[in-house]
Amino acid sequence: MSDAPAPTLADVARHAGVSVATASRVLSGSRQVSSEREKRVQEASRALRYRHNAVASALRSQRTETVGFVLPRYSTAFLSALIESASAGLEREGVSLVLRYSAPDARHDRDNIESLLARRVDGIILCPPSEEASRESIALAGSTPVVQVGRFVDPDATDSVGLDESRATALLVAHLATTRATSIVAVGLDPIIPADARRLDALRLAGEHSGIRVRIADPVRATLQGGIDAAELLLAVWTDGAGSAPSTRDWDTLVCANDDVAAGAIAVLRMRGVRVPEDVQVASLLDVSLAEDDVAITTLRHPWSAMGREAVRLLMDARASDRDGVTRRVSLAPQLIVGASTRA
Amino acid sequence: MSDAPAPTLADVARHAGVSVATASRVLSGSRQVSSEREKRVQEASRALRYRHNAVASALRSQRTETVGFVLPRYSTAFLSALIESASAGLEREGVSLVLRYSAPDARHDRDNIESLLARRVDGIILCPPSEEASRESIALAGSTPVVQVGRFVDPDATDSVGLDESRATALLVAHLATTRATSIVAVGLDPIIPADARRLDALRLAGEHSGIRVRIADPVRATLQGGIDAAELLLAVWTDGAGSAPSTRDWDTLVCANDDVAAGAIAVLRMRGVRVPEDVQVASLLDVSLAEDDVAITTLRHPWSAMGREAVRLLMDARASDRDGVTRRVSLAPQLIVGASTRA
DNA sequence: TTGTACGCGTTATCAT
DNA sequence: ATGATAACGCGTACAA
Repeated sequence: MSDAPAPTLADVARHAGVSVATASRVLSGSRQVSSEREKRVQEASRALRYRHNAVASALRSQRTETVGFVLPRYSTAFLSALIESASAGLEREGVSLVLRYSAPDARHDRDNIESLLARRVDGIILCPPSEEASRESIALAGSTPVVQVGRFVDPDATDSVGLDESRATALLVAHLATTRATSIVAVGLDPIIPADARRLDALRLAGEHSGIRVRIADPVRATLQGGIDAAELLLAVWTDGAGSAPSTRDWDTLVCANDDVAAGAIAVLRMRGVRVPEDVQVASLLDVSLAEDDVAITTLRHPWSAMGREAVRLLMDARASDRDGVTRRVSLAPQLIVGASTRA
Repeated sequence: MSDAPAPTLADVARHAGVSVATASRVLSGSRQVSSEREKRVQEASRALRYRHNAVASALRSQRTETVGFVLPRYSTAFLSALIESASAGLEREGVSLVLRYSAPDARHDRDNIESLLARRVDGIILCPPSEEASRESIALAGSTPVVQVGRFVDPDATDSVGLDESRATALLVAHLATTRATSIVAVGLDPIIPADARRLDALRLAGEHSGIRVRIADPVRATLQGGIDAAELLLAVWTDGAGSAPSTRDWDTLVCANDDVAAGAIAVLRMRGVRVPEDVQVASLLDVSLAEDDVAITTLRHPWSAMGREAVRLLMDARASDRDGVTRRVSLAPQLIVGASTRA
């Protein structure tokens, strides 16, 4: 099928017997036009199968109605949720999303930004992959608005949306205090890893605050199997021999790195005759399922969707009004989801 | 900071004392230019901090170097892998990715395509969310190349990349036959669900072919807990009372819907004293971890990255040469990953 | 309210 | 190899 050249605004105007200006005004809705001509233009547009040309429009108006989104290559459900909500927010504004993945090396990161700027995006959402914020990227962007979003943002450089994990941890521990927890063991967290170390600190701090003892189990992988291993290890200490029931323990609560670890631990506990949550409570610091209906495990759900929405809001706002030099920082706390693995 | 207007090609040309045509040729590398002038242009470009304007370029060349990617709103690791590999492939060609999520209702789907076409994308990658292919979307695209990718493609409409699940299932069963499996129980698959029904059919067919008996366990959720529940149920049938070891079974192999289910089942089996894989082998039909290094469970890994790569290849190829009316269908089989849950 | 005409920044054509 | 210039399709200031 040989393509007829795509109809232009001029074609529509001619067909409707009006000027291109009038046609433009009707189709973009920028100004009032007499209803008589309005109808003629609409009809001509449909008859010719006219399609707005965003490229020409962008060149003329100096606005692409497009934003860039740079994110790390981790294929996690978190990032999916983040992109998805950002995409939804942008779509509502008629703005398109150009996606770019950042690599470990900075060189590639800069190319990413350059590419987006060459495309004249109206703004950039940046999800830094690590603590070393992408200061260079931000500098490159110049006057193009940038919003950082995620765990590892550099609050001073640009508008940003971050997580308040310690506040959430405190929330969780407060809940456990309410349900008569007295001694917590942290499972699946490794003090060597900076992010884990911060979580452990927050846990300890909250524990002190509530008079709950906090100890750390030997590090295991933050997976289902890790949870199984850790629970077996913990129980073995309190079991005299194979097959017999576990004896008394000096801990009554497990706080796991994530839901997978918690699920593994719960499975082991129950199979060994330890009742959850009656004998031992289990909670998780990170909801990885993102499933709305699953309340089996008490967990902290990170508000990725809300973060995406906030990022878009900040960006659209920055695009509209020039707030010079003042950077805004939005901080969201994970949500405590009380499930069946802790007591009422 | 008040923005100086961005420098244009004309500025660069003036600064270098050459014509805009020459400047363009140097910076786009489209034609040979004397090394003398070439150097002057490059220097001027750097001095002025010139940045290529992709919008103007697209308007003139009628090519945006941009493709649209429409995918369903499921936040799964699969889709992440798919986008990621597609993005990587496109980036290598200097092409940007515009992301759009499709909604259940067709109206929204059409708006998505319209928006992409208005942006004059050079092509569209479509990941249909269900069996009812997006025929309308494809029709709308007209002469803009479309490639479908994913589980639910309509092979006749456009170039497409799909999965060959039954071939993979056959592969898995063949492996199990080699490892002396004689009787399989399918876990976590529900005959009511069409996709599961197809998998069960493939399983039965492959079983017949290898002389292996295939039965279906009572449906459980396709989660870790589901795997635990199913295994408990299966073992209960063969156990005379609480605490004692399981007696002889008339099955020796579990084929689970996915890795989560398998992990749950394995945990139960081992805790009940059933050795895996010595006494019972466990395999999974779907690798959900996407972790390269985890070989604990024998599983089928769906080649999402390869699918993304293939989709890009098809699209770039279609953009280059006009293969009229002939649609190509690429079918990829999941990969058999032999893990520690089956015998050698 | 409507029309005319120019410019957005680049690439392609056609001369030289 | 190089330069002048005409498009690409749209928005909008200005004139009517």
